[in-house]
Amino acid sequence: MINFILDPSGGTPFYRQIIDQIKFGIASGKLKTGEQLPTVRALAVILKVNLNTIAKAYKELEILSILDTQQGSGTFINANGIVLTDEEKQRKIQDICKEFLTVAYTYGFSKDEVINELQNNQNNNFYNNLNNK
Amino acid sequence: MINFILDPSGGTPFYRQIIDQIKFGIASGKLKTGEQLPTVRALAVILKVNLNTIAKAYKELEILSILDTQQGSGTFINANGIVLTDEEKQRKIQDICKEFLTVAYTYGFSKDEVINELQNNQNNNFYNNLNNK
DNA sequence: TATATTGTATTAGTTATATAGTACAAATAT
DNA sequence: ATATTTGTACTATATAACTAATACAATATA
Repeated sequence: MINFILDPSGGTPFYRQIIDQIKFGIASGKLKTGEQLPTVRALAVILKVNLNTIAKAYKELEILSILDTQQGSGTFINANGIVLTDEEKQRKIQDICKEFLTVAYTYGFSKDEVINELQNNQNNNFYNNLNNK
Repeated sequence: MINFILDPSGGTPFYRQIIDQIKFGIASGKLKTGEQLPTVRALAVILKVNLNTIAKAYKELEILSILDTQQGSGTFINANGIVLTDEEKQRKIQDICKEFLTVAYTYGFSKDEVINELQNNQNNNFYNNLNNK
């Protein structure tokens, strides 16, 4: 379970903040496969927004196969979303790496520089913090 | 110099397509430091859009210190945008690496997996293609 | 089978985004 | 100087994004 929170300032839409927090929750190991998320109504009450805002966030994550929703029972972290076929996995990792290198090159960083930075333990602080909560 | 082109379909705003093409141009080495870009009016005519659309793209890249604009003379690739201080450079590379790892983890990839993928030569095809144009 | 619980669909209103038209201001060049 | 070239500022408008109010449909459960 996650402690959801919304920041009304900053310009990031509510539904995207929810998406990010669920993604980070999975990335950090705080949300486990099969775990049930709050119902759209429950989370809407907690965060004081309309239930459609929650539904929109859940919907996008369902399209990405990250969540699995069943009308009548609820919304769950989807195991199959993480377990892609080898082909899909290969295409996805190529996509995000290519995108990343484009950004890095634009800022003048070489591939060796970013690889070296990635291997630096400092980069893990964010995830460590999440895990220790 | 770059052959700019706009795709009206696809939903990507014109000004962002221009930004991307300039960024990719720098990343690929096709645009060099000090090189002058087309004037906002010239590029507006070429691409058949309003000059404000070009100005908006140039402006965002100037904020990122990637371009240097001087009223009366023109818009240029900015050397200082790439040459950050060591501190700024360190912060920037940490930011983009942290962001990248978050995305990778969300999709279930480990740090080792993405580092291995980055070291794969296949990832460079995009940039090689740009350089060979 | 009712009834409650869950996600979904429809509609509407407000705000933000994207683009354009046009006028302005600064720098350059003649 | 002054005319030209450059980017900037202001305004308007159409479209999309975001959130909400409310009704609907599917599932679970008593």
